[in-house]
Amino acid sequence: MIKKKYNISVEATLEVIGGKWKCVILCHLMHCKRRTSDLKRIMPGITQKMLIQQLRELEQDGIVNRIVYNQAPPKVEYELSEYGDSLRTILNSLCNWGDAHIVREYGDKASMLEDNGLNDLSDS
Amino acid sequence: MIKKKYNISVEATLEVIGGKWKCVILCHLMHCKRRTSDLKRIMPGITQKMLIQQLRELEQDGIVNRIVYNQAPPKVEYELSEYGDSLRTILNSLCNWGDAHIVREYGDKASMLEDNGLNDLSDS
DNA sequence: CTAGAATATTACTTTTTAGTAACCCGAGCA
DNA sequence: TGCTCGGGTTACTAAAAAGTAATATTCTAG
Repeated sequence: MIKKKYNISVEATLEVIGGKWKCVILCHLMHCKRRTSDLKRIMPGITQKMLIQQLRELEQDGIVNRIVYNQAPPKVEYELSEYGDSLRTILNSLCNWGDAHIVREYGDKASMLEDNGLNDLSDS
Repeated sequence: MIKKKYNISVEATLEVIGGKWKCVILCHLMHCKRRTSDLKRIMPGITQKMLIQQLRELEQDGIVNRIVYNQAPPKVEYELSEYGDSLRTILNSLCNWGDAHIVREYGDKASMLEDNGLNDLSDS
């Protein structure tokens, strides 16, 4: 009798999008495809190694597509795959909940959310 | 100029429900309130220490209520708080996505999902 | 020919997270 | 007396995740 892998199905989801960075990466890729260097720029905290490692894992799980342009210096873009697109509503909900949570905890978004041109800092 | 805490709002969400166990705990509490010993039983992988630690953090974030009955031996129940209830749709989506992912990866749920009376193992 | 660009890899270290096992409490019970 | 119950804590250890820094590649610009 082989050992079952999951006790509850949410564990399968966590295996794919769990961890410190994957949801953040995917939230960015939700809006548009991005080059590696773009992602690094808009995610100030991440290291080269982590970024690429997480992207590769997402690629292996079929969540993102890796598009390589044959150039030098290299150009590689990552985009949400069709399958990854099935996470869109979840990712949106996670962002929205975070938004509301920040307001609840700190009164307003602007004081805690980096004004990097990516966040909607208007009151809601 | 103080340092902003988040680069993107999803980070705030992950701070509350990130990690290996919190979503799993919350998925169980979605259905009904549970005693500590119940949770330990339906989450075979978790240790006493982790369970209580995660529950306390969720309590501090206002996601779960801790209900203490003054008895010996002690009886303590945990339930989703009203605020925690705002995570319900997210938790449901995470479970459903995991369900579908398991089917996509392994063909059927029954082979990978523990038959513990909590999972719906019927085909969908 | 040397420097620099963008992507990626590697060896190594630190930090964080998680697990182990022993123990405490106070009532009941044999 | 001493053992059980359920809930919880503590000190310690192990494992996993993440960070650091150096290096590779391949073409172009100067």
